[in-house]
Amino acid sequence: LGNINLMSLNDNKAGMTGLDKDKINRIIQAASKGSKFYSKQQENQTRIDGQIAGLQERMLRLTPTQLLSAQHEADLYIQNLLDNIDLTRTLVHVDMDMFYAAVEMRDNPTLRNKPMAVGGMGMLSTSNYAARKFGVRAAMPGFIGKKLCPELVIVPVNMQKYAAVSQVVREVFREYDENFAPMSLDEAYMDITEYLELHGSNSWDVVQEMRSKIEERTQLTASAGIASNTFLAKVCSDINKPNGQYVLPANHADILEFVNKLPIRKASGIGNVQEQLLKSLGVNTCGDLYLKRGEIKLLFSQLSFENYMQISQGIGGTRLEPREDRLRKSMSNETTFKETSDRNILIGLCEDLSNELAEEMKREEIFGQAVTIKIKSHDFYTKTKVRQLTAPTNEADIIYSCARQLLVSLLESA
DNA sequence: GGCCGTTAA
DNA sequence: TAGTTTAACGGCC
Repeated sequence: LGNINLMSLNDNKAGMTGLDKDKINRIIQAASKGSKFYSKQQENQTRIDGQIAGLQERMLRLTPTQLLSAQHEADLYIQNLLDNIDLTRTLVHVDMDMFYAAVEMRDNPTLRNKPMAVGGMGMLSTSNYAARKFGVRAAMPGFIGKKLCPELVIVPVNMQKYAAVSQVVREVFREYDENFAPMSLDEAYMDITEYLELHGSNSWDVVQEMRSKIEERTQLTASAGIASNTFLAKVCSDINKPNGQYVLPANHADILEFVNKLPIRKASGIGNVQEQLLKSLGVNTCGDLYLKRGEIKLLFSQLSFENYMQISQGIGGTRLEPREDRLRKSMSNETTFKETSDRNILIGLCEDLSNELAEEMKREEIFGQAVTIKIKSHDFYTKTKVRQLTAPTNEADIIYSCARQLLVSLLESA
């Protein structure tokens, strides 16, 4: 049972349906088998299997009385959600299509009809649709991509270029919502409620126009989702990718119908592990979250319960946080290097990272109250150690001396 | 408060 | 040969 989910293609991405998953997974397995990374993944999966077993055991012990009472509590919680539902806002999620790859294809026409990806042999950031047909996708090592598709062209990342394009795209976003919320270089939420009131137009046409503007100014396409909250808008932006849009009407009947058949993994925040845990309880769609509300109430934390119930009702955020409220809480800097046990090399790297970090902090005029060091060993085990500073700082030597001590103590404890 | 794990892009 | 980087947050002890 344990290895079913191990090292297989995650096809939860546009352009990845109808693939020969078995063949792709065999290639991924063959390329992974016996590696340290694979062993670590196996260990992780074993831990998850343990969690699942524990969950099953606890589920079997639930009495009908407990379940009935938990269902009642869940119903009260959901009723309260529905009483306070806000369907008055129009949220848009816009996502550039295969962003980095699209920029590279735009600038180098010889790439346009070839399977290509942006990244390196170590890791791919994104791939075009021709490559996705082979199972090559973001977050896959380049050498595995090459095994899946030997003719794959891998273009190195050019972050400055993507950042510049992103500026242009964000200017378009700003025209529709001054307070738009960027999630990354290629993706943002907008609340166009006020824009629609002001211009007396409908959301479909406005978003169509927004996407046209993006294409005119960048020669790149974007996809968009329109819905009454951010959770739904995000799911919708994926539906007609690439170069498409989808609108989910702002009424609870349509929303429920939409969400009832939506696979849980499509909900932002539910990843591999939560998907496995929920599936072991028989929860495959967001609608199932409601059917199993009693079990969920009894088996998960209050916070998870509330999150799942909101998802089951298609409820999500309706207000974007103003920029000034989105304060950064940490800043970090890490690098992967050739394996070594030479302390001097490690300490040297620690110093470089400390210096770079301090530089970035000064650029942003921010101060840190604690220093955390993280080290990953050759077998992919990660350890972290943190220490509070006596006073906030962005001085390289203070950060470095603290980081060095933490590093040494980590190395000694290992 | 410290550390680990999960998620996302 | 090769399996990232950065940020945020929840759970647990």
